[in-house]
Amino acid sequence: MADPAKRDPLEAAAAPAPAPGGIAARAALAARGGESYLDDLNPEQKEAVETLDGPVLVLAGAGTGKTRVLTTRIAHILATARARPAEILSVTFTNKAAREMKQRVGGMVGQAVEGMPWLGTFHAIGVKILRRHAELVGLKTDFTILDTDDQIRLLKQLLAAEGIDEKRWPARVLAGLIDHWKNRGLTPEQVPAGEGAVFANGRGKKLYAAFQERLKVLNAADFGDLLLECIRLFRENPEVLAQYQRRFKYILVDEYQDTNVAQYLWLRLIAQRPAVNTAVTSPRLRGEVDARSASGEGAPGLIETPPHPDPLPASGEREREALPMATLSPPKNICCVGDDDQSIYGWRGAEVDNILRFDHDFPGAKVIRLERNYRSTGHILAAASHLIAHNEGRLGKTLRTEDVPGEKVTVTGSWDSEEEARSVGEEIEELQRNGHLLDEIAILVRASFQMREFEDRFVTLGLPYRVIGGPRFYERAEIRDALAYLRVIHSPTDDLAFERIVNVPKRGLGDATIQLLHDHARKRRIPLTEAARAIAATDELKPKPRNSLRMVIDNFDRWRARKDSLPHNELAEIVLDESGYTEMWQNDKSADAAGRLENLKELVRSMEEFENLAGFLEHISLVMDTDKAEGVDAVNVMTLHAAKGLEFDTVFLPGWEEGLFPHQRALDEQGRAGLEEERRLGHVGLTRARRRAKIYFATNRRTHGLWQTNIPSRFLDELPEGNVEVTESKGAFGGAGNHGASRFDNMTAFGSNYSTPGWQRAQANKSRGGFSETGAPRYGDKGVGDDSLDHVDPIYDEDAPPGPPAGSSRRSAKRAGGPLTIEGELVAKSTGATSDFSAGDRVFHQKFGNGNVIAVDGNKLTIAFDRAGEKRVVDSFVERV
DNA sequence: GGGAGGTCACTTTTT
DNA sequence: GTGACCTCCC
Repeated sequence: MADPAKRDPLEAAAAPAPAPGGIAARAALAARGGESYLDDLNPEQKEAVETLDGPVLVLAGAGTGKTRVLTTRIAHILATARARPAEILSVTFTNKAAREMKQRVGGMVGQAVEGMPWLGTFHAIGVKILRRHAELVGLKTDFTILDTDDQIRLLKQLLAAEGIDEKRWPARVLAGLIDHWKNRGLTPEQVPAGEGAVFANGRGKKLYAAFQERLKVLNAADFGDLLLECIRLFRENPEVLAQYQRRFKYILVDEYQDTNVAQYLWLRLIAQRPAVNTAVTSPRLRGEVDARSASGEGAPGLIETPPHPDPLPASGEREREALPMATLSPPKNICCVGDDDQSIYGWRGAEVDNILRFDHDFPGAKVIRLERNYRSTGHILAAASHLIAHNEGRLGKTLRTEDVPGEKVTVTGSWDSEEEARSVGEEIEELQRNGHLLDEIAILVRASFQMREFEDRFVTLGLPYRVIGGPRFYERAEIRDALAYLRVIHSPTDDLAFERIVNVPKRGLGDATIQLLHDHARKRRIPLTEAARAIAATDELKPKPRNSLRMVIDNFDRWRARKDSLPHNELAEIVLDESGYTEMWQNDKSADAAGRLENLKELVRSMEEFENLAGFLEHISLVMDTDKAEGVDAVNVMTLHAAKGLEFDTVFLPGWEEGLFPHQRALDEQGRAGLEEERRLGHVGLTRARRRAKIYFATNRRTHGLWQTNIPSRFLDELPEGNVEVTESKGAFGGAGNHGASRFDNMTAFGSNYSTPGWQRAQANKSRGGFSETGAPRYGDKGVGDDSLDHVDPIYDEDAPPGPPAGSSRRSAKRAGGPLTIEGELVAKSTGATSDFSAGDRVFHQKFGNGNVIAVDGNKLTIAFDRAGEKRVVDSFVERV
């Protein structure tokens, strides 16, 4: 895309936008057919769109049309010709949000917009700015962006160089610390001494400094740097900053409650009016900056101490921090949209405080509340509002709806997590029978390990589902390897990439050889590829590794020579072939090898969409997600975090137990703040639902391989009585309901077994009071004193707590035939039962359609379905074609 | 240098 | 229970 910014670096001379409200503007408006896009807005939304001057904070509750306001606001700015697309800075957190906004603005304004060059994620915009002024922060324009993987590998090297035991002080912990500091806008010098000392006996700070130095040598930046270095750039080069301050006439920020300190500082710098309308720095600004750095810890010229690294800094400090904004100039046209009640990323550095004190930072800010909810029915909204009302630190909004009351929110207790999954499965099947789309159903869990139980259940039922989130495409090892090859071709100085693949596939270049290369490279201050070239020309290596190395170098030379004459996707194909990488996976006999090859193909395919290799690499380092085309109607399974911004007709919320939700760790580590964030998470979960919200809790759950008894979540007691209905678990067999299949179904054939470890553990727990202290009998807890203990199903769960016997999932195992043993594990894993299918078979599945068996594990098959992707399915559910 | 077995941890996750 | 990662031994 053409970068308009490049055309007019000091765009002050660009054609002025027509005066607001002037004749030209009105004419432009009339030409576009009036302000019809404003017609469908409610008064608050309209106000949020039309209040264009000065700072505006839009507090947009869940489902109140937040994205709509943002996009309409942009459309309005453009339609009234107050600014051109390139003069609007619009930041989001995720690529998805950016894409969506771009699309919607495009849809509204049509061809009039030649794209919005400054609409994107904080990081994408950060890189764009940084690349233009890279040399001012010690980088070159083509610096590489390191992902977490590279970052950790680099830190490992540093730790090794420092002689620090990586076992005791893991690189990933250090990576976490550094990330955290960067999120707070702290350069190494600014890290408070005490904090810098926590790692490796006081060496944390020093390691951070060393890491930054190393990054510069490698001409690389990690994600945090994309913002931090940008801030440094602005601080140290006021004329550069002024250029952007002048450029952006309007600033819009999405999800403001999720901004961290670094993002806040970045925004605040850009949102100030340029000190003077020339490239010369205003003495006033200078003075201000110097005074501030002198008052902080940093030396002049360094980034100032961030205003609020602590959750709740003293109010005096806050006001001091708010001063520059007020004293320097009237605040700019910045519009932040967010919802303090949906702030759920505190753990990764988000500062709810940013939104809570918006009007301190931007004096004279107009605060507009969007409280009319267009999504959920009355009961759901009431439940969500009532829950969140228990939080103290909030700005306060009262959501209202004009929708019908609808169904009450249900709360269902189940004996264990398996019954929970069974129960949810049954409800879903019932909804499906009544014509409910599976796409419109979501299961929102607190922690990803909860997903497994549901997946297992759905596989058994043959219920299509998709997991949202999870390991992403570009994070897979094979994709990273392939990218590393391309990175080395693109920039021969990319040491980390080179190191990653120099011995992948195995070429006999082990640690010893790599170490030699490293030493050589460090001594001469040259990149690894060059060191390799030099070493290969000497006899320092034994013939075998030397030849291998020679071969690698020759390969890269050859590929690089063809780089410009060949379409980059063809080049990629050649590289993967000639390097032996494809072959490596072809020879790999593990079950997922085929999938990896498929992923590589997909990677090559996706390259087509980019103009060149550089463009592609830039894209993937920033956009780590792929939009998987959906298409099959399927239940959505994801974490509560991943659900933010989405909505579904029916939402299942399992696992509302103390310890899991609210999560124990959140409570331990963050105390009250942690509890409030968990509660916001609950609020987010409930407000995802349009028509039905169904909460579950299980008395027993297996965590870390051990069964644990939990009490229902305190959040259940915080729901309003009148909007909630307590129901009986549909997945239960026996108990008060006693519906459906008999609990004795599976009994007689196998008898009970009192000698299994699970039984004995249960007894032990019982006598210790473990299982019996389950609390909240009103939710249908069947209790342990129940005679059903006698009927413990010994087949599946040697470790299961005593409880109602198995449901249909167990029967399906029985159907599989083969030697059933009483060792639960055997049946669960089905290692004993052998399937008469084998890899390569073409099969048909009722729900998933046709596919090929890739692997067989007992009676469970891994099948690559033509349309539904890879699934694990019990063999009795498929037939040969 | 590479496979096999032992040890460790384990909430959430974007860029 | 499980997977990732590291170490040990061939």
